[in-house]
Amino acid sequence: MAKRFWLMKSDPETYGLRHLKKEKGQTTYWDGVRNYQARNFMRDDMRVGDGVLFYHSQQDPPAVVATCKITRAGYPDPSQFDKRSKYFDPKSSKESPRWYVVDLTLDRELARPLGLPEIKETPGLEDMMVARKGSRLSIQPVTAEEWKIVLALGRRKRKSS
DNA sequence: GCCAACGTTGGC
DNA sequence: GCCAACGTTGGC
Repeated sequence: MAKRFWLMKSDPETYGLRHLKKEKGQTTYWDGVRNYQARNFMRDDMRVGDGVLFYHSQQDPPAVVATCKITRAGYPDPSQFDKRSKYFDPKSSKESPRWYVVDLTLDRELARPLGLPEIKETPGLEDMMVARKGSRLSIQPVTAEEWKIVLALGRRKRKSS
């Protein structure tokens, strides 16, 4: 299957690039997703080697800050079974887990954050889901074309005027 | 901090 | 199965 591309959102105060950089092997599992559409992407569609745009929400401006790679495909989210976790789900069971995670490894930090306003005004990126009003989905598919444009923009510092 | 968008829950 | 109430996300 062809390599796919994704965008994954996180509030940098809760879990941001600075956290990911400190992880062993700069790898983490993406726990806590409790939305079925996002769950389905992780469980059914994401494959090892897929590219991920790491996006910081809840900051000004929100921005893509790094690229990552999927290093393990979907498996049950351990936090759903942990009574002490805020992600504990009493309705889930090990026999039929409700929530899934993938493993994510940092690929490279962008030379500069690519902010949401710039995404919205860049030709070729205006149809990205993240650019649309009211788009709350925390995992979104990205096209190969969009991926290329984002990387080209994030690869170098913005020209100063 | 506000609030629009939108997903989920639960009574009927 | 409808839909009002409610809770959360996330840009601004």
